[in-house]
Order: sequence, then C-alpha cells, then structure tokens
Amino acid sequence: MEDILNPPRVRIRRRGADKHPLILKAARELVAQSGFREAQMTVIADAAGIAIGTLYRYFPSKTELMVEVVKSTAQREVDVVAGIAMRDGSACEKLGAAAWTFASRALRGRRLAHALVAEPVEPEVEAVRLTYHRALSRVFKTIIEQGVENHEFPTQNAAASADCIVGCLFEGLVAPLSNGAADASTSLSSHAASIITFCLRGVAGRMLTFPPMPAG
Amino acid sequence: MEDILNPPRVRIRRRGADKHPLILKAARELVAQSGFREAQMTVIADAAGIAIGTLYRYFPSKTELMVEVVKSTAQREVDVVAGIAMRDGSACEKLGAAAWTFASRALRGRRLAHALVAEPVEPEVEAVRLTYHRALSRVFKTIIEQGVENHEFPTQNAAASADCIVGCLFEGLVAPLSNGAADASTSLSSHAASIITFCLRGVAGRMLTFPPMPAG
Amino acid sequence: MEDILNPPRVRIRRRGADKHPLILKAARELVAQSGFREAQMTVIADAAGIAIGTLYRYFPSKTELMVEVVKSTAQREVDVVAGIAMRDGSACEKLGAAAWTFASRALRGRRLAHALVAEPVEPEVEAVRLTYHRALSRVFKTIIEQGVENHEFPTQNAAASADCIVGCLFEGLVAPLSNGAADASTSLSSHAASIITFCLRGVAGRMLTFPPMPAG
Amino acid sequence: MEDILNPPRVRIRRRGADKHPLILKAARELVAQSGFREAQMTVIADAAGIAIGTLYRYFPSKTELMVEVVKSTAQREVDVVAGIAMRDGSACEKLGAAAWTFASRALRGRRLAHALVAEPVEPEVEAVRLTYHRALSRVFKTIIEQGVENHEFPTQNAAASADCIVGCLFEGLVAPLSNGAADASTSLSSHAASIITFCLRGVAGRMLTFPPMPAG
DNA sequence: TATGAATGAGACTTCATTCAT
DNA sequence: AATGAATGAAGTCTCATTCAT
Repeated sequence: MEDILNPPRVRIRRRGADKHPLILKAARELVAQSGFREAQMTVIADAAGIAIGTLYRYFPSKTELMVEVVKSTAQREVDVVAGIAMRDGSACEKLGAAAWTFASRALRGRRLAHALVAEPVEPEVEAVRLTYHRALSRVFKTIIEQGVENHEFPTQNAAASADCIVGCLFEGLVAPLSNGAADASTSLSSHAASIITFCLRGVAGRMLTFPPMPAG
Repeated sequence: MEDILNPPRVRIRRRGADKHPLILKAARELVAQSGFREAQMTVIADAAGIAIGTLYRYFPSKTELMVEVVKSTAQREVDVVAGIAMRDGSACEKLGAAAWTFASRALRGRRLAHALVAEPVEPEVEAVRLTYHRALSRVFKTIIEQGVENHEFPTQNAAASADCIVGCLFEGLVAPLSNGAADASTSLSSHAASIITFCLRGVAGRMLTFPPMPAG
Repeated sequence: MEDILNPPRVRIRRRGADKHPLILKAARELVAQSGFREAQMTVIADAAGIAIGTLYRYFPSKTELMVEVVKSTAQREVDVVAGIAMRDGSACEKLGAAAWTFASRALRGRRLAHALVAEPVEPEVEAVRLTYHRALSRVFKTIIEQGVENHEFPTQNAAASADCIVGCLFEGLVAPLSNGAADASTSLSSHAASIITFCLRGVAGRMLTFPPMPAG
Repeated sequence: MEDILNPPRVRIRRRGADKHPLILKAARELVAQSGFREAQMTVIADAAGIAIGTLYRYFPSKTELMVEVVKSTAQREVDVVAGIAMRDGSACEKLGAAAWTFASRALRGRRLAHALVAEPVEPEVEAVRLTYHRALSRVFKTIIEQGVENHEFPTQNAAASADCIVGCLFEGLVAPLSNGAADASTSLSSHAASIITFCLRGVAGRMLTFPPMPAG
C-alpha cells in the first residue's frame, strides 16, 4: 500500500479532542462542494465549528491545509484502488477491477475528483496532486508488471502504460464532470466501460472487452 | 479543420497598430510563464507596454481576455494536429503522427500546455478549455473512424478511444512537465514514444510499436 | 425675461457648423434619459456624432458641459413660465397658469426635471441649478407682487412665498417621478391640481380651488 | 412615531466596542462635510480610525452604508418632528411647531440636510431618501387631518398639502444652504417664519401669521 | 481642426493572516 | 488554548482627460 504522506509532522499538543481531522473533514467537504477557490479559511473554520484562530493553530496556512486535504483524500483513493490490486486473480482481471473501482468512485465524488485532477491553484498543492497521480499510476504499474511476468501482457514500458491508464481515466471520466451538469450516470458508466476497454487493449495488445461490473 | 472561435469581434483600429494581438501575446507569455493566477491585468498591461485602460479597451474583463488566450492558443494546437489528420497515409500512420505532433509541441510549451490542460480558473475559461479537449479529441476520433472503415482498426467506441488518447497525452506528457524541473527532453521523448505506442495498441487492438519520429 | 446665463463666453472659432448646440442637445437628451452620472463624455460625443477630442474643444471639462446643460435647459423652462407671467389677466389667474405650465412640463420631461431639481453632483453644477430655482422663484415673485399691488393678495413676503411655490411644485411633482415607475399621469395631474390649490391658498390667504387646465 | 428602519440586523460584537455606530458617525460627518461623492470607503475607514477591511465587516458595500447613513439620520429628524405632532394643542399650533422644529434643525445641519434632500446618488440610496420625504410628509398629513376633523382647517387633499409643506421647507430652507456660504442665520430664521406662514395659509385657507418661536 | 486611441489615478471589494483578549 | 475582530495588500474595473496623427 502506497504511502503518499511523508512521515506525519509533529502536531500541536492538545488537551481536548484533536481538531486536526475535524478541520480536514470540513475542508475536504467544502472543496468537494465548490473547489479550492471557494473554500475560504473563514468558511472552513465555521464548518468545522471552530474559530479561525484555532484553525491556524493546526494549519499554518491555507496552502498547508489544502496540501493535507489533497494528500489525505488522494491517499484514500489510492488505498482503495491498491486494495484491488492485492486481490487474487489474473492481472487482466485486477486491472479491470482497479480501473472500474477508480471510475465508479470518480463518478460519485464529482467535484472532489475534479479538484484532485484538474483544479490546481498553487504550485505546492499541484505538487501533491502530481504525487497522487504518480501513486495511482504506480498501482497500475504493479499490476501490469505482474501481467508481463505472467505473459498475460506483452513486454512494455509498464510505467508509461500505467500513466496512460491514469490519463484515460481522468480525461474520460473526470473532465466530463467539470461542467456542473449532473449527467445521467448510466451513460457515464457505459462510457466508463469503453474507456476501460481501451486501456485493457492498450496493455494487452489484443482485443479485450471490458464487461461492466456491478457498481461498488 | 476545427474552428473553436466564434466569428471574431469587431476590433478597434486606426492610429497605431492593433493592440489586440500584442495584448494576447503578452498575456499568453505570462500564462505560459507562471499560469493564470499570476497573470494580473496590471502585469499584462505592463508586459504589453500599454496602460491598464488600454487593455480594457480591447478586452472588457479579465475573464474575456483569458478566454481569448485559451481559445487562440488551443485553436493553434488543434489546427496543427488537425493538419496532420488531413494528410495521406494509413489511419495508423496518421494517428501516430498526430499524437507525436501534439507530444512534441507539448514538450516545448511546458507551462502553457499545462495551463491549457489542467490549471484552475473560472468556469468561463474552464468551459473554453473543455472545448479544446473536445476539439482535439474530435481530430483523433476522425482518424479512428477512418481506420475502422479501412479495417485497420477493429470496431470500437471511437469517441471514447479518442478521449483516451487525449488523456494519455495529457497525463503522459503534460502532467510531468508541471514540476518546473527542466527534465531531460531525451528521456521524455522516449517516454512519449511509449505513450503513443500504448495509444496505438488501444486503438488497433494488436501489437504495434510506435517508432519515434524526428522532432518537428 | 430672466437671463440666467452670464454673458456668453467667447467660443471657439470654427469653419463649419457650430457644434456647440449639437453637443448640448446630445448631452441634454442623455441627461434626460439617464441622469448626469450616466452621461459619460464618450457617450455624449457619440450621440453628437463627433469625436471625444472635438467635444473637448467646445467644452473644457464635463463639469462645464453639465453647467451649460443645466443653464440652457433651465433657461428654457424659466422662459416658458415667464411667458405666462407676461400675459394679461389677474395675478391669480397668472399664478395658476404659470404653476400649471411648470407642472405639466415637469410631468413630461420626468428624468430631466429630476436632474434639474434633485440629482446634483458637483458643486459647480449645483450652483447653477440653484440659480434655476431662484430664477423660477423670481417669476412667481413678480406675479405675487403684482397681486399684492392689485390687492388680490394680502401683503406678504413675496420672495418667500415664491420660494414656497417652487418648493411645492418640486416636491409635489418632481420627487414622485424619481422612482422610475411610469405612473398614470392622470392621477398625477389631479395631484398637481391639489398642489396648485395649496399654493394659491398660501398666496391668497383664502379658499381658492384651482380648476385643472387642459394639458398644454 | 414613524419607523423607517427595518428590524435592525444582527451585529458583530465581542472584543472592543461595536464599531457600527462609530462608522456610521464617521460616514455621517463626512457626508455632512462634503456630500456623498466625497465619502469614499477608504476615507470613511480612516475617519473612523479603522482598517478598510473592518469597515466591510460591518457594512457589506458602500451602498449599504450610505443607505444606513440616510436612514438613521432621516429617522432622527422624522422622530423629532413627529414628537411635536404628538403634543397637545390645536392642529394649527402643532403644524407651526413641527415646521419650525424642522426648520431650525435644518438651519444647523446645512450640508447634511442638503444631502438628505437633494443630493444625487444611487437608486438604492435615493429610494431611502424618498422614504424620508414621505415619512416627514406623513407627519404633517396627520396633523392636517386632525385639523380638518376639528374644523380648524377646510376640507382638502391632506396628502398633497403635506407634500407641499415638505417642499416649502426643503426649498425654502435647505436649498439656500447648499451654497457653502455661512449665511446670517438671523435672516434665515425670519425667512423661515415667512415660509411657515405661507404653509399655514395654504393649509388653513385664511390669514395666519406664524410668530417665530424661540430656537429649540 | 478633428479624431479616437491611449492614459492612469482612483474607487470598490476580497480574503489570508495576525494578535489582543 | 481558543476566539474572532481587525488588518491591509492586492486585484479588478471606470471614466475624465490628453495628445499624436
């Protein structure tokens, strides 16, 4: 399981409850709702039920907070997808399952997924998001490498293929979400199937059709 | 050839050169250098060597200016790639050439490409950027459809495949550029070859290796 | 006939048509339409069909132009009302007729009347408007003085009474116009009759009812 | 007693004095000194001894602040005049007293009174000012109606008469103040007496002379 | 003399961050 | 430790006025 986070920094010593996760939750929800730009510090503090001054005891700047938001959210996504990669089964199955898992989570989440993929702001946050992309890519890379060893897949630049899969999923699933329209997720899920089919072919180098899975 | 732009608005003229392209150039360069966020109106005016009031004679708001920046830049990219798609040759060759063209142009461009692909901004600008993605995708879709007719490629959801190609190129080429580091472009161009290979396999459903082209 | 204007200043020597009245007309119409604030120099120049630079050859500043607008417009109003005061008839009749004339002109004109009465801006323009108020007042004062000489009216401070009449007309007729609503002018004209009745009583010191006149 | 204000909004509190009245006072003084035009947010903040950001914590926009300035000032004036209308005495006495009270307060106040009566500004502020005129008029209307019931005054359009009184007071007292000149208030107060005499005659329809009161 | 593009001071507003209580 | 009022730099946009052609 990938760990995006650097060793967790020393936190403020506190008497009562640790407000760290509380703040992070509030911030994440606000970002999920309306993006980084709209998530102002005052609003986040309000949502967390604490004073703005208190928020600044836990996070020294908005940048830092947003970095944490991206880190933690991304980590969760990577963990889930990575969980799939650990299961038994052929590389092909795992690849399909992992992609589908990512896709179905992105189809919910919408705004948040978009924020993680395409809504940057500051270089520092951008850097973390890149880390997320790479972490996700690494999960796929691992599966591909297994498949190459198995001879399920032909020899290939596994890292590049993994990047491509991530790109396909982002472009295919997240970008269309950025127009606020609440598209019928049915059509999106068949679209997702086409995307994943493409990815499987790209990796396997032969005709494979991805059978859509029950949402999960 | 795609035309993203609406019919061009009537411009100011007389006395001195038309400042429209001058401003657009300055704005584009600033965006290319440091992204939308840093491109403030005052700075753009300075860079263009004009007063802020003059800037506002040509563009009624920052949003409008940024929309033009994205439109014009994106249009140029789409045009170039679309130009490739018009040439003679097999669908496979054209697909490779178009992808390679996009890739090699993105390898220069760096920050600008990133801005066109993944930076934040306002909904209005975002909408235009999405148009760019779709326009690029349509170019690839056209090639794929030709290939399917030719029986070069198997039957497939051409739109989804085209989106995937765009996603692969963005994720594979643009995202890595976003860290300011001046990566060795050699390694990037071999990376690009891997990416394109993946795309070709995804479309063709069989083993194809993309032979890197002479930079152009 | 009152002359509000100071001796007309030396104007620019010109070859072709004198653009002075042209500009004044355009400015007056714009002020009448949307007030001083909205009457920007560029817009006035456009409306007059001349260049902004030319406008500035005739009027050295917006303030000066607005002063002229108020002066000329007010002069016209004063002239019309003064014309009534010159006619034959009892002071009482003339007073009623003059008031009614002012009122009926104000009921058209709307925005312009408001601008002349209540929409000031700069001290310089304000000063001119005050002059207008005083000039109008002087017309009424003349009528009242005649009436006092005639013994139609009791001895009184004619200047103060005249100011009051002006005040009644402004407050009673112009102020209600400031809400953009296009009130039924029927109800306004009966309102006007009540206003004028009040004025006549105030001057005459006995019961007089003003019989509304045919609009003119 | 008229109440122009809507229910007062929830205010900021805690730590330090409530800055609401402080700001309002500063703004009122600036308007009184130089009118709405000169009352810029930065200047108001400076005058109140606070930062511009603080100003915006209390008033969301300049318009809102100006509305409050007009509302609160006007309310005070209306309250004082209305207080007179509640006293015992004949309608005639009350009418004279109310008018005199208004007049004597306007003779101080100068610029501020002018701002409340005749300065420009935005539609939103204008609307509030109109409310002030109407509220003042309503006070006089009440007195007149009492007088009509008493048979002190003849039957008449009480609303129109009340508007006239307001108009007389504004035109007779406020307008002359608008030229910055510090007129001898002695002459003004005898002028005021003439104005009020006119009003009484207008309402009563017979000869009444208003005996100037001791200033209050 | 006419033109109108260019100018730039100045107005309003936002929001991350600080610090006295 | 918590609070939240206060701060003010920074950004966008307007419009009267100037001046080169």
